[in-house]
Amino acid sequence: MRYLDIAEVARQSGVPASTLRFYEEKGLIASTGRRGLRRLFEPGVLERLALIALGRAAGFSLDEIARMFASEGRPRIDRQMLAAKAEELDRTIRELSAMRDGLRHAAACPAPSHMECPTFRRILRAAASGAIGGRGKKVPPGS
Amino acid sequence: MRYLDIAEVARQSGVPASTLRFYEEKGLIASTGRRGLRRLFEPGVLERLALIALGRAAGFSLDEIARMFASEGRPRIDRQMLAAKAEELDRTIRELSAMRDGLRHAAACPAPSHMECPTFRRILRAAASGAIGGRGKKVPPGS
DNA sequence: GTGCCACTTCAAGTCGACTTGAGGTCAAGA
DNA sequence: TCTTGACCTCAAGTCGACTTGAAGTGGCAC
Repeated sequence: MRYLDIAEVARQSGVPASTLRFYEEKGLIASTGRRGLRRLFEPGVLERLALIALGRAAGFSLDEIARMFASEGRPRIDRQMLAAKAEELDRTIRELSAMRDGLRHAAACPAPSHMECPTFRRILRAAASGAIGGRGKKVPPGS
Repeated sequence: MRYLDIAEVARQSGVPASTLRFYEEKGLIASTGRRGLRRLFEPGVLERLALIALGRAAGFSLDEIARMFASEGRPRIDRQMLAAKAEELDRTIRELSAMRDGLRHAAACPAPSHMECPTFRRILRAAASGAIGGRGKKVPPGS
């Protein structure tokens, strides 16, 4: 069984068939040929999909990922880009840590109202001043 | 100057007027009255906006935030909800930290191709198995 | 040979958080 | 008084990453 059909790829990768078609349309993956109408994929597409999942998890957009794959066959991943993304993640992590600590405090704070808690007011000021960036929403569960 | 007009609120909070109207429509903030057509806001709206910014930064959706404000005037912030969100953040932080370390390694890795680097392949497997959740996109800069 | 149904295409819809645009109103300064 | 332009409303558009739906096709088990 050299080639995989879309259902098999979906099964092995956990990526829905609709998404696989979408990815192909976007140039993120390629089907090798067709059996009739049906796409056939080489097993290597699974590694490609893992790479895409990794990129997404690291915060890259599909377009950025497509650009990494762009030049040639082997993913040309720019080390500088990786380092930059690591930096960005690090900043995010620091913000989130502060937020987590603030939330923990607020959850445990004995002040009758949060508004009377100095710690809460401090985080509040940080949020108001934009010191803390938003994070957008998570990818829906199961994706 | 007891009341603030929308431009003043925008200036002091950094939140665009269009967003303030949007928030009012969603019930997140309220204008006290009108001078002609124009909304007038009490200064307290600024604290409200800070609270909203905080909630957003912590990862709450506008609807969730609205629900916290819902019951009465004083924000009724459920301590359990805060603790839960803190937990969630903590999970995210751990994932992001792993990802950051992985990216750092990949950026510095001497292997000719990332595919030949065991560390890279390990993260890749983690991403493929869905052990690492996506993060959605950041709120656009300046928001 | 034939029927089923997994696959196909293409367009449109979804979700959240806003922004933008068209067309209208009106408070205030000249 | 007149003009200006900041404000108003309401509908529609945007963005990214997909999903959904309708209508069609054809591989394969029987």
